[in-house]
Amino acid sequence: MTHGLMCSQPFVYSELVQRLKKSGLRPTRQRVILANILFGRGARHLTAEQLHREVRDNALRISLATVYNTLNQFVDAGLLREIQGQGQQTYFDTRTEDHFHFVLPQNGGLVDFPAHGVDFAKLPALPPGTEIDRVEVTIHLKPLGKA
Amino acid sequence: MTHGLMCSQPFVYSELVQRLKKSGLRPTRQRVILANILFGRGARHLTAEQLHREVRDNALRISLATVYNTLNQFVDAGLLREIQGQGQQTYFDTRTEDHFHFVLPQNGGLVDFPAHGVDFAKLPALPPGTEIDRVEVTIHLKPLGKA
DNA sequence: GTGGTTGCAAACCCTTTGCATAGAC
DNA sequence: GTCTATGCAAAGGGTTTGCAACCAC
Repeated sequence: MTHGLMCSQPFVYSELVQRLKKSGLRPTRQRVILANILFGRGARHLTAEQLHREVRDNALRISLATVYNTLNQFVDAGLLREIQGQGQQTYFDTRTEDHFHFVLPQNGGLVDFPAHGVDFAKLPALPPGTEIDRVEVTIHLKPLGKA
Repeated sequence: MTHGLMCSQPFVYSELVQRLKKSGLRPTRQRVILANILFGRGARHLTAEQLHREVRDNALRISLATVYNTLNQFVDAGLLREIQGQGQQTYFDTRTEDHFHFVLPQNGGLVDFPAHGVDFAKLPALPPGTEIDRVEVTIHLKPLGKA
């Protein structure tokens, strides 16, 4: 089993291929590379641009359009979650299990915290004919002591 | 007290001017018109585009660029709050007091619910050197009974 | 009069799309 | 061989910016 990417976790090719196939996605060269970067390490909140740069940092090249398309396919397949940050660029979150986010004061960066960090004593009455799909909690932070 | 805009609430010119001045903004024609639309009625979540259309619906005209610039000035002044919807367009919320949002299943539209609709039994430990600025709760809804 | 504000158009950024080529099965 | 995925460049949508004319004080 050879692999051309340096990464903290081993490139388990067959595992990634399996995961893609199970999601109904052909395991093309590009999708395997992107899946490896996304799921092979601990990376969390990536923009398409950042992911594209990581590809190039590994001396590979995939067009930015394909990065975008692939990210959207992964979202549709439930492998990724889309989150809207502060600016108008979309972040893609490799965690699909329930969790929430801190927004850091300095740079607007996102930090995860687990779902069990929050407990609701009460939730509001819902509009008729609806139920909760999911609840999003985002805690905006500020530096201690500042107004 | 005359006013050129049809709206459900009276155009209290001096009140709007006062509010703008207090925020350090010159009460220009354009800012007063926009403030009147934003704060004179019960409007809630507007995009720049929607606000621009409302201006034209009142037989007035303000350039879209000025609408954008004014909205950003109002946000900086604390008169509005910026919220990121589902797409990549920014919504501006005329409520600055604490409240949260439902995201409707049909169209991704936003509906307010008051802050007292939620109670937290528990909040997570914060990163060192930070405190909570504000907590955002967004409840994504789905049609009853659908997966 | 002075300095902030507006309007227009062009620029900008992020993202998607059309179409020919390349690749998976 | 067939059908899907990719790459490129161009288009697209939303938002910001540069600069001359304009307006509030």
